[in-house]
Amino acid sequence: MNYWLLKSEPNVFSIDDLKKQPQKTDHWDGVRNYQARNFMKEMKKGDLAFFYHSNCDEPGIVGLMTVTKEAYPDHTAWDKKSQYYDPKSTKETPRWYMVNVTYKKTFSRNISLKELKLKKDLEDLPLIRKGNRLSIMPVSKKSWESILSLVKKN
DNA sequence: GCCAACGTTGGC
DNA sequence: GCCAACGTTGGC
Repeated sequence: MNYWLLKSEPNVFSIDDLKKQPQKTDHWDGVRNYQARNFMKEMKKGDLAFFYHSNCDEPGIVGLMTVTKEAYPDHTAWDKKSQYYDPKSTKETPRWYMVNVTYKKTFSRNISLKELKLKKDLEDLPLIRKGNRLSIMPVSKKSWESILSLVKKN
């Protein structure tokens, strides 16, 4: 099993929005970055992911979700009315993909970016590196467990 | 709103 | 293939 971190702007799609979906499940669409897409293609059913709120008052990790469907073509790329429309992605050769994720839990508190940056054993987490803009990234087992231990504090 | 750090585009 | 111009992300 592998671990991931997925970013979303809460005013666009928050962890509460995911929780409200039927079966608490939704597709993670709109990824338009090759590196992020390639990571998404590596995701396996049953993998766990942190839900990260970005571009908001308190950026940070707010909860957990499970990957419930592996990468399949992102249909929003074919929708001319979508902000994610990409004429270069065709049904024959899809350029962009999405996965399905299912809500698992909301942490008792927000693990803020500030706090993650202070933690000393997360060097391998791309999120805390300066200038990082990856919206989907792998999390090592060591970092995953370290972050989970933070949740239990307070 | 600012702006650093990227990623992408397109002329050459 | 280089690289300047441009667009986007996302913390602050």
